Amino acid sequence: MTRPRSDKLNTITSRDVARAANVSQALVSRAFSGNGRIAADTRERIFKAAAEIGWQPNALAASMVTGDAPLVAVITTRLSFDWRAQVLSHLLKAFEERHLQPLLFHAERDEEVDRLLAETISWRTRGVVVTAGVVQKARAEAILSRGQFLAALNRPANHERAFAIATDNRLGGRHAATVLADEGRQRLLVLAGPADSWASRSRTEGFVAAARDRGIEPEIWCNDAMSTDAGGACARRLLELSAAGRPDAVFATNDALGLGFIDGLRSSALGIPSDLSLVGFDNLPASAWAPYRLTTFEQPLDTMVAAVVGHIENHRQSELHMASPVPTPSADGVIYCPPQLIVRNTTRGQK
Amino acid sequence: MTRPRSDKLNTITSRDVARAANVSQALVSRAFSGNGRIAADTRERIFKAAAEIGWQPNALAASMVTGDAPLVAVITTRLSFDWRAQVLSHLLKAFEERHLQPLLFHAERDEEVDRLLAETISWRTRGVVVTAGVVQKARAEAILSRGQFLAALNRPANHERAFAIATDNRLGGRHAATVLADEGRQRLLVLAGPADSWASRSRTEGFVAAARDRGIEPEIWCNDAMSTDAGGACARRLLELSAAGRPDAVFATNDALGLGFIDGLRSSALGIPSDLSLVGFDNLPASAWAPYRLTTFEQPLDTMVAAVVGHIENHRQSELHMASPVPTPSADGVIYCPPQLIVRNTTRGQK
DNA sequence: CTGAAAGCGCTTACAG
DNA sequence: CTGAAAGCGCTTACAG
Repeated sequence: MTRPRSDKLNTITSRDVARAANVSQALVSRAFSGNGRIAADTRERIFKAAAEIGWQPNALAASMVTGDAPLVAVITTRLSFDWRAQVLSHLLKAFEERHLQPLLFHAERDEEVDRLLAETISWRTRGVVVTAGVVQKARAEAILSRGQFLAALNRPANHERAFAIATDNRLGGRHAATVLADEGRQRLLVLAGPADSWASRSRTEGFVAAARDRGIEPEIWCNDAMSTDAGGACARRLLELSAAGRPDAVFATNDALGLGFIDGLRSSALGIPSDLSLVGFDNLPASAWAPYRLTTFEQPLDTMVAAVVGHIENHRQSELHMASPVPTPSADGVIYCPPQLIVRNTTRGQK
Repeated sequence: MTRPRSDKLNTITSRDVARAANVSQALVSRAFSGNGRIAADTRERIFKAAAEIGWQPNALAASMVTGDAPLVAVITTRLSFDWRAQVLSHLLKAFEERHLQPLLFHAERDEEVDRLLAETISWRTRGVVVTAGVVQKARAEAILSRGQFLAALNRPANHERAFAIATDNRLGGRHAATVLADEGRQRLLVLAGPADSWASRSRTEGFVAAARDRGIEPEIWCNDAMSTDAGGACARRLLELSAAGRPDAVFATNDALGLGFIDGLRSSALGIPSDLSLVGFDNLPASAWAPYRLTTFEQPLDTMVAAVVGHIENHRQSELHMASPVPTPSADGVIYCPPQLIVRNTTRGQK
């Protein structure tokens, strides 16, 4: 009965290999999986037959019976010139090393993330790594309750049993304010992102808090996008201000804003850092280039990716024999990693 | 018998949904797949039960029986600040729109690509899109012979039955030479990549050919990496030349080289384009920034990605009822798409 | 060390 | 319109 598959494909199976090597189909499976006893020479015979035929185990079928596929769902967004490309790149490399297959879910906009999270379920992955958008509590519960892991990178996971790790954005923000205040800057400006950007908000909050500790109340400019274009627009806006009311230090909550801001100031008389200091966040490759040399924060990407992979492996262990300790998150469930200040030429720091 | 799966997972299946909705398991399948007759109200009942239980079809199991998973393998490399990130981003978006699931294979170095191509097989994807490294003929044959598609993006597929689409790098190179020669430049220099970079080589060849047509023999500097650092090194090397022997026009075979080259010249007396014109390739976001405004070529990424997706869908059609026409490739089996010149400030073009 | 058989969670003819 | 049953390609106890 059932003859669903396209007949042209003529799928070859372990049975064909078994026939060619003159063994049972079960032995072929054992030869490739490495589980169960098998004589060295029959294994060789099987390998040879498989190589000739061009067969290798069907991972989909194997997953079916073992109930576990080495698959990890990864949620991303637009990668173009973004910190996200670096995140994904590191993640992919780590997965490759651990023999984990990433199944990618691409959100064009953050609102799609919840839907993608739902679609993720169909593939019965080990779990999902979220690098974009917001994780809803109910969705997190749906994932975790089936025994999958849920790891949020640079965002809260909004669930006690999920794993969340992020750059300590508040700390970075505080640090930026300290650097600027220590230079003697008095009129601070924050170039922030949209209200729903968790990272930008945290950086801003940290910055404002530390500034207030010094008795300074920073001004905050919000931007719909955290892009170089938006940074340029901020520069133009700043240039329209009277010299007296003009900020003398700017904290760009990401480097794209900061780089655009620098470019926006080029045709003006304002010098950096003579008239105005600038600190960014992300340490994009371009931030090190000659025309910018932007003082900025590097996010501890390696640390975070390693921790995510660690969580994935722990999760598997505990699945198998309920064991393993977990890193200790902070009160909001997120593990925070300190960013590192890279002092370059847009601040007066003693470099 | 066989109790392989971790008992804690307690997997829920369509059978559980069937029980809850008081129907046969087959009906649950029909409700979700949309295949076969089913009364509207029982379908609703099934959906409700499934939603309550939190079940959705196991795509792995479905793939097993239909013999077809909506999976596409994608081979990439390091994404950091590269044109590749843009390629991947566009590809992912197109897949998402067509409900194709990308399974990513990440090569840290190009030499790993062949191995990854082999690993691809286990997952019984519809086929594989290669955006890094070299496709070996035998490997291509192995993939195609199982009825999978093979699509190479910006590289030859080295197989008649494979699909290959690329920017017309030779044409771009020719065009670059024409632009520079038309400016009256006489001493041309090419900043090339490593010998095994197909794109860089093609661009160089086109450039050299067109230059020779004008009676000019360009100099060629090869670089191990096509990075900003390498571009900077080229600038330093150029500055060491005597003014008489110095090139008056440079073709950087990618923008990274070009941007680094510009930065490397900043501290010198040489002006661009007064003393020396520069043309790049890729049109990176940074190439449009104020300190660079690099004249460069934009690759027809949308066109190429659309063509790849078109090929994937054609492949499926022909799998199903042996039909469909194919685009017409050039003699070497590659479909070439012309790049578009973006004139900015590093050439004297009439802009 | 090896083979026969059950079963993973589905989909799809085939009968009602 | 619905259900019982076969089968997708594997892996793994269970017997030899």
